[in-house]
Amino acid sequence: MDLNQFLPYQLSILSLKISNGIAEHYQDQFGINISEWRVLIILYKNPDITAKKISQLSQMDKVRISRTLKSLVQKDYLTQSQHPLDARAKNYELNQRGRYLMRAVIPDALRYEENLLSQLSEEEREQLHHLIGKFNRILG
Amino acid sequence: MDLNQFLPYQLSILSLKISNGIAEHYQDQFGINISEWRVLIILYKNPDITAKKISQLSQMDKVRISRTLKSLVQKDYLTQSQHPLDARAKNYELNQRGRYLMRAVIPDALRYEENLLSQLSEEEREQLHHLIGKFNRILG
DNA sequence: TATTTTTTGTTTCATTTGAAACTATTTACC
DNA sequence: GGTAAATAGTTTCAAATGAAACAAAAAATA
Repeated sequence: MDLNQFLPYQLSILSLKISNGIAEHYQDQFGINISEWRVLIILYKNPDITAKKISQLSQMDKVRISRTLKSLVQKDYLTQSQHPLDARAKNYELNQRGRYLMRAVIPDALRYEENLLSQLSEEEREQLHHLIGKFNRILG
Repeated sequence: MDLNQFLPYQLSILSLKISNGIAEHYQDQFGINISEWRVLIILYKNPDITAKKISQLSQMDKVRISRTLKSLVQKDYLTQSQHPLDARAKNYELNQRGRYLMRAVIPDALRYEENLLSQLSEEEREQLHHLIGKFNRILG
């Protein structure tokens, strides 16, 4: 049995390489980590939502969401407001600084992905897309 | 920009699902974690090697290797012996309990992989193999 | 040979993580 | 309405992680 031929091992190495590369890049360029980046993207598309909703959309743990939101408020990228119907919850949305940040981060992220995908042929890109979908269906 | 369509995000979610599934399974079935499992596999194929060599083969950090070896010796799956030429280093190999464990773990791991791959067509398996190789070349 | 540099492996420290416990509030049910 | 159960979010705790500092030995160099 060869570890380097073992699929779960290969996938984890691969994903680690990609994640680490991105994490480092974002930390250097924008001073944000992966959790923060994910939450920012979600708030960009979904203004005025609660931590609970962010947790559902990102599939991230609620503790992590809580901490990430706290950090993003401290860094002054988000505004908090009391939820009108639920005193336990708060709504979050990007403030001006946050929107400004995202106007830099998003093209950068897309450029990173594009650069990665540009090294694949059209056929390979289709295969990749298909396989990811298939695995997600298999693994639930 | 949709997070769910963003390749690096998809890959990390996918790999996390697979890794977590395996980690849980091994903890339940054999009481070993992923680090221990990787080191055991390597020692199965490469008896009598040093921590340094294991680190190279597994691409795992030397601190993590040091701790994993300590734990595996405590659990009585490995024997340590002084390296004949280098007083700083020790050689490690599976002892009888370790070999016995591996005779259970390996078929189990292969069954897991086979089950995953059996849900792909022959064509999809080839594509997967090809894409993993390609990404590894791209990412260095 | 003596001294500097490199290498192997461990320990210390700070950070990240999530499970479990907790608070506060809301919803369900009698 | 009043109590029990569920829910949103935070804090506490312990485990995992790796960078940096460290000790010991080997290799390189003078």
